[in-house]
Amino acid sequence: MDSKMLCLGVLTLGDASGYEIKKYLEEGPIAHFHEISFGSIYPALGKLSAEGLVDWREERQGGRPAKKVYTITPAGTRALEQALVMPPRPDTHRSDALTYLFFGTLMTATRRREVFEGYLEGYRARLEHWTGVDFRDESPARRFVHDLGVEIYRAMVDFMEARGHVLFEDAPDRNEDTNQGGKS
Amino acid sequence: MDSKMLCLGVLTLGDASGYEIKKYLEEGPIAHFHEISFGSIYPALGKLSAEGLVDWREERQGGRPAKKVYTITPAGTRALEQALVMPPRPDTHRSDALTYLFFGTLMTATRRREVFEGYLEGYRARLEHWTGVDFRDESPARRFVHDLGVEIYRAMVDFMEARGHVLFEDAPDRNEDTNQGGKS
DNA sequence: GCGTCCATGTAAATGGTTACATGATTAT
DNA sequence: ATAATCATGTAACCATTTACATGGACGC
Repeated sequence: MDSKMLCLGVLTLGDASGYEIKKYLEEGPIAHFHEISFGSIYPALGKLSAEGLVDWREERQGGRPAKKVYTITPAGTRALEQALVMPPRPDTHRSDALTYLFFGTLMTATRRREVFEGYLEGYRARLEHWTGVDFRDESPARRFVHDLGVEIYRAMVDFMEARGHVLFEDAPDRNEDTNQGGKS
Repeated sequence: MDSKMLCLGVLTLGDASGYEIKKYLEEGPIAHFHEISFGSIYPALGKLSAEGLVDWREERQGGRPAKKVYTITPAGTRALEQALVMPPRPDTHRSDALTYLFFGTLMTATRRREVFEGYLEGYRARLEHWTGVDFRDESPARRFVHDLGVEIYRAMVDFMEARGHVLFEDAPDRNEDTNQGGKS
């Protein structure tokens, strides 16, 4: 699914502006499996409009800038349905931080710890944040997707808490870890 | 970490050809968090060589085509160490299949089931495959990364087996699901 | 005979991010 | 004052994938 189909998908849930589409993709229950920037949303909407897959109207608001609210057209719905018949592409999980740790011997023990703690902390924060969001109004399918994302975070946090110590059980840096200052 | 630094990382584990680097990235313990094609490996090695970060020699073999075996240089090691001091980029998890299911109401119940079963089966296969691979010779850090990948697969399979049914608890297709033929 | 594995490389196309450009309102 | 939120859009840049190009050995 490219940006165009993704935007179309969000529009099946209700009319929205480009700005709102991005917000939904970042804050909604599918946030765990996507990341998208304005630089791809706005051109995507422009193309969809040119192809007749969406319509739009301008909505002026007191104070805030006017927004272009997009609506999916019947042709748009058909195009999306068609796209969903194609086999989905395989998932990709990319992790820079795990690659760093994978080649951990090239870092000092201090740096390694820093990378690990930052990574774990990031997932802890995500876990805490998302378990606090209320998606009870969402459809079962959308809750399913969201909850699967949360389960992945939980699995990662659990695993790192249980097994992270192995990353530090070899020779420590000379002196570097006696200096416990620096961060927080 | 771009392809260049990734190749450099693999070369810290031992000399290798472009072909072997790809194999390691696909079959080694870091496979879960990367995907790379020849189209990015060969140009990357060319650039690394031009920058003096790797050396190479030609190795002829009986029968098989000759291969270019690359070695990391001291400058290469330094460049990689430098790269590991930069903050790692945030992870990305992208899933087409989950996006399909997220917008599941646009598919027939049959298609939805097909997508779900295919997705689950794919992760089951991955889980089974990777739990059968022996990485006891790898370093603790590399086993850590591999095992974390496996844990994610396990969490996904468990969650889908436990909760997947919710994707099918609404109105079934008219007729379509009484025809149980088709696949397998 | 056919498919797979080994082995390297280029070129075109794709798709996306980052930075730039603009600008009002509201909250600190 | 300053930052954040709302709001749209373009252009340059970047990285990667896909397809093309070539070819021998080995197993079925």
